[in-house]
Amino acid sequence: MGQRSGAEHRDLSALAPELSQSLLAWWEIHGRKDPALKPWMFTKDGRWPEPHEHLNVLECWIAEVMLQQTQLKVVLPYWQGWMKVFPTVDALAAASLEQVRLQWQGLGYYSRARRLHAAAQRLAQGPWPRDLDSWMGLPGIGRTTAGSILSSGFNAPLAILDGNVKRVLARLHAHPRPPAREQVLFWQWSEVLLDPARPRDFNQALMDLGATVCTPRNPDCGRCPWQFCCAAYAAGDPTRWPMTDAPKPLPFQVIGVGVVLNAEGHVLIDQRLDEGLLGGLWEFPGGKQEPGESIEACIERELKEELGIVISVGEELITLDHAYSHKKLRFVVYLCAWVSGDPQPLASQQVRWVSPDQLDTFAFPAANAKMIEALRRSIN
DNA sequence: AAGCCGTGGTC
DNA sequence: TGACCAAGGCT
Repeated sequence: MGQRSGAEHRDLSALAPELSQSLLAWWEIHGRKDPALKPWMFTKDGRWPEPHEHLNVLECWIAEVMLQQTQLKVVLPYWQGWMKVFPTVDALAAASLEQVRLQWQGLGYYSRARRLHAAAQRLAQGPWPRDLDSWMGLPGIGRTTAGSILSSGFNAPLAILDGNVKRVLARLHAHPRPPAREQVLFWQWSEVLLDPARPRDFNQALMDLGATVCTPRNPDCGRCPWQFCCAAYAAGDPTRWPMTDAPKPLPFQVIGVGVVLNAEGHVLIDQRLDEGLLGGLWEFPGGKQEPGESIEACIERELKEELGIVISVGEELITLDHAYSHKKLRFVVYLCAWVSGDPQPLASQQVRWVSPDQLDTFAFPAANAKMIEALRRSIN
């Protein structure tokens, strides 16, 4: 067997200094170096840190976890609100998981909030780690998040491999296979290119390049500092990279949901199990419609099975389609009247009767927030 | 290792 | 407007 890798892609290690130099020169002018965009990346007096300076690692850690699969623009207001409510690791560790989830509400991937809380309780115990392995040992922190925290916070020479970096590298090499299948190779590329003298700036510059120039749809190659050695640019159509696997169609299901009111005008909600979809969030009870079943029958059956109650289904409140990352659901929501049975958490953590005014104090998924809005409209 | 896990921006 | 994608991690 010959040396496949040598034949398949260029070795850019010799070019690394030149690539870093051109990238950083671009970044000094066009990078997202704005305290209004990434406040955690700046010193207390509002400067971009010098190589020897450290940042507030708590701020970096919270930001990096929020930024997992989530755009900078979306994260910013959540980060600001979070730091106000949990300004220290002790404040976060001492908070209830309920408070933490309420603060996270709407950001998605809710296990991140639970793991952030668990990690805070470990970090509150002793000195904060400074090495990659210790950070990776904390819940919710993988190699990219750990590398980002340490390179941002301490200027540690650690590579990252997020969606931006994968796309830039895939194009730079015109790599013929989806990055997901070749993590080892892409990590090597990211490490080879990393500037050991300025890892903080280099990682930020690489992500800024991917987010603002080497974008998925319309890459602005005319402004790219790496155009001179980009294989995808040379091939004529950079958007052919990164290669992707054919997407699988999302399964579609109809969910019958009951907004159950009792004689006092209280509403029935349940808290989902911690694991799985929307773990730990509150919701209006319901479940999948079975083949041949009417939606009214579905709601009656689900509430009997999951809560042990008998209800009578009334008027339709709202119907809404909602796409998750791996399935599409249609929620058909009906107002219902409680008839008999004390609600039991047979398929959930807890069940509670609450007045509609209290709903704000529970963390709900986005789809349920729309149901609450419809409920308020129907009551008024 | 491939599937699960949310939501909103963007075109 | 539906489809793709985002500063990924976990199992």
